[in-house]
Amino acid sequence: MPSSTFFNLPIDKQKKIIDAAQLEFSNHPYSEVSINKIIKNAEISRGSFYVYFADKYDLLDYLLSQFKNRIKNEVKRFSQEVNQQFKPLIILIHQHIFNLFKNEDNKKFLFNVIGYFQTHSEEEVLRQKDKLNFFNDHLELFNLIDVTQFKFNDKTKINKTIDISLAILKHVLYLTVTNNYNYQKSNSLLEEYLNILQYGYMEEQNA
Amino acid sequence: MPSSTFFNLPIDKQKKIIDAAQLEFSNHPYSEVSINKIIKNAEISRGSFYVYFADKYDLLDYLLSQFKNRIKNEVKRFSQEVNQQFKPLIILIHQHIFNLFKNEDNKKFLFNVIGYFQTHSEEEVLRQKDKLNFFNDHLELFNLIDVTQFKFNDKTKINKTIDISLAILKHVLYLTVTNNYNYQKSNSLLEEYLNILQYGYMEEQNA
DNA sequence: ATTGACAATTGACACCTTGTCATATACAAT
DNA sequence: ATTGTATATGACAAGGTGTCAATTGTCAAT
Repeated sequence: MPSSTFFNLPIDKQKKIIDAAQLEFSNHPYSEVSINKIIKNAEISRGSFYVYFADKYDLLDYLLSQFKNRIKNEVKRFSQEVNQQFKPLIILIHQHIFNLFKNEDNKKFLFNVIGYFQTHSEEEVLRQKDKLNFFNDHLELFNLIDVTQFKFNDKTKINKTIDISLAILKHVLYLTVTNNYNYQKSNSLLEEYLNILQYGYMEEQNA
Repeated sequence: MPSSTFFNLPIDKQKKIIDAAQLEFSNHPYSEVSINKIIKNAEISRGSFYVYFADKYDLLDYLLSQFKNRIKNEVKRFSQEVNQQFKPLIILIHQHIFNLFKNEDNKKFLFNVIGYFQTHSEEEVLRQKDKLNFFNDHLELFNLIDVTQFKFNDKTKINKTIDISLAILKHVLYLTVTNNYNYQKSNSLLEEYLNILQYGYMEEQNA
């Protein structure tokens, strides 16, 4: 979390810093993001930066939290659009994220959201817990869907189904990015995955 | 890939370097891994390091590839143990990885394998493509399972089912690590997820 | 207007990084 | 012994981070 000093800053100045940070994070992997470059672009001093943010990680955390909130609000709208239907909601979320990819700046930044393997110590993982749970904990889809469409009405089971769907979404986004799929390809891939989840891969035993 | 110079080194010296690297990667996030510490522990000069490896990333890549090969071979054994049955194989892989977690050194290092969100530029993602696909491309489970247990016999559909299962496995491992679950908890979680995937979340329409 | 108290800003500083390269060394083959 | 080739070295340039004593800005109270 940025310090209160940061939030006391005039909005223009805040924005200038965030823009500079977003630019830098868009063009460099985390380990190569240079605070020097950011403060140069934002025209603030080294000392000020460290009053506003604890470190580079704190800054990234803030950027991501802004992004999360934006998506979360949009997902609320979507759930109404599709009458709380589960699969269509996931597909709409996918479409929305895909559209964000069209903006070059977002595209680069969005690699955060897709996420992939990286080396970290245990402390680092725990520190990042909040960030990691982005898809799973922060979207809170359970309250946005009609639960009667599931064949079980156990809340934990429904939540697990949501977890799997979001894991699938993440996987599809990852494939899309690395193979540069277009929307049609990406979407049909997602639907194929979701179809398998919907009816399972094995015949139910009616003994 | 390390240079041929590295592979020409006496095995003892290679091992000393790899051990020092593994230690460092186990105790620090990628961005904080210090080559200085590694060469100090391995008792080689700065110059030598850069003859052996292109950079820090090249080193990590090599460490991971070794790890991958180890798991891959073990998975082959497992598939025989469980008569090529799909779900039991996934559960056995999970058990195996969980056991690796008991070794403190492996535990820390294994965070690579679980993977999570991190900021990277597009170039970086492409560079890491090989590393990223670890679970999905490198285990090549299709050839290790009995395909008659699926209700469809379309190869791409079976492969997608495998993808989903591995995404679930990854998710469970992530939850296990961040919440410090014991094996029983972790395993039952995995089975619950896999059960949903097995029979789906919706009743099949027999119109 | 001036004061005083507190908030915000600054940049030099100490201490760390990485990747390079000219030089030194080892050692095998002639 | 000499030559050639592979390997090893560490000082160096260039750049990074986080800190802190000193400075400047702001604004309410006098």
